[in-house]
Amino acid sequence: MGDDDRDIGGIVRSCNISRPNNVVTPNLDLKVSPNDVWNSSDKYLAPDMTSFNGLSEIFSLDFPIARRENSYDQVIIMNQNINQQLYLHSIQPVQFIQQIIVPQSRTSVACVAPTTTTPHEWINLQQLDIGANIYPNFNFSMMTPLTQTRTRNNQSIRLTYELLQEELKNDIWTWRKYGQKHIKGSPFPRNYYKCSTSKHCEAKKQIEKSPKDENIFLVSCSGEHNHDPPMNRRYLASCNGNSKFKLPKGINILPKASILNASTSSSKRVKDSRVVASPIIATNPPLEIGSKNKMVVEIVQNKGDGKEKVDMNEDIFMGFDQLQGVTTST
DNA sequence: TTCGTTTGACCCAGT
DNA sequence: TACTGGGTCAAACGA
Repeated sequence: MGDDDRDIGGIVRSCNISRPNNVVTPNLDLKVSPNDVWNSSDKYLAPDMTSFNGLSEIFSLDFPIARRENSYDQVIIMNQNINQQLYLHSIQPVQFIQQIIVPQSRTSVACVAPTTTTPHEWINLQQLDIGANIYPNFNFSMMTPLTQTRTRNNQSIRLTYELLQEELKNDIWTWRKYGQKHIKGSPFPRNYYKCSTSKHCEAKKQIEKSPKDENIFLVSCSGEHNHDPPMNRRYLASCNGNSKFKLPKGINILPKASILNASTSSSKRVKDSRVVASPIIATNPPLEIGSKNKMVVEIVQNKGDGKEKVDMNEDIFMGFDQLQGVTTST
């Protein structure tokens, strides 16, 4: 894309990390996980994040000669050989996302597993073929889909998820609404979205309220993004903000009767009949679907006076077990 | 001017 | 073949 706004360390991939609600800020002291299933590197990297179980199995980052820097809410793990840095830091006190700069060469990157699956299971499910520039349609993909069907033309798989309202906004992709239909048997309309980042992107998304529980949204995704996530400075800045949650724009949550009543007053447009009108855009904080917390993991490479994307030809994969020899400094 | 939303019309697969 | 309903298009409109 060549967008200047995207020079902030390149493209970022984000995934979920779940933590107990009562954990506020990463405590960088070593602790033993309550369930005691961490290995030493897990404890070292995220000592009080109990859901980081198996972290070292999920990430394989090559930091053979690394050191750790502790700050208020951040851990920096540096590979002094190839000038790589791994940042672990909280965005908000109780929210953590994990973000990885998209590598440029063919590499598999696995994101943190949801608490309901083991790291191994989750890796098998959710490995991203980043080198081939294939991105999941949306970041909910780390969840277990409610249903899996095929699209009408039978060309792609459609995964349907049940999401809470507040989880809808956690999407790194930008979407443009292209249709809305009333679905038989459901009091709520279905909204159709296409990826708006690229005209050639095939990713689509449908959002509708669950007829069983109007607090639950049924989100169906099909197709895959063939481009980088729409990250820019504005977007990243918003990630650090504490913007109040707003329902994604364009999602019409009025039940059918309400819509009909509203529309009968106008021959054409139903002006302002919508409850909400904001696009599902990346100005929202990203990537915490189904989780209460998030952690950022950034990998940047310092070359000269600027930061560049990590060249994945330089293996960033290895076990965190190899971080045993990491030294700490401030 | 650009981009996103709305919404009726149209397309098409399934029955 | 006709009907039904889900999916998509595109003009009109708004921000």
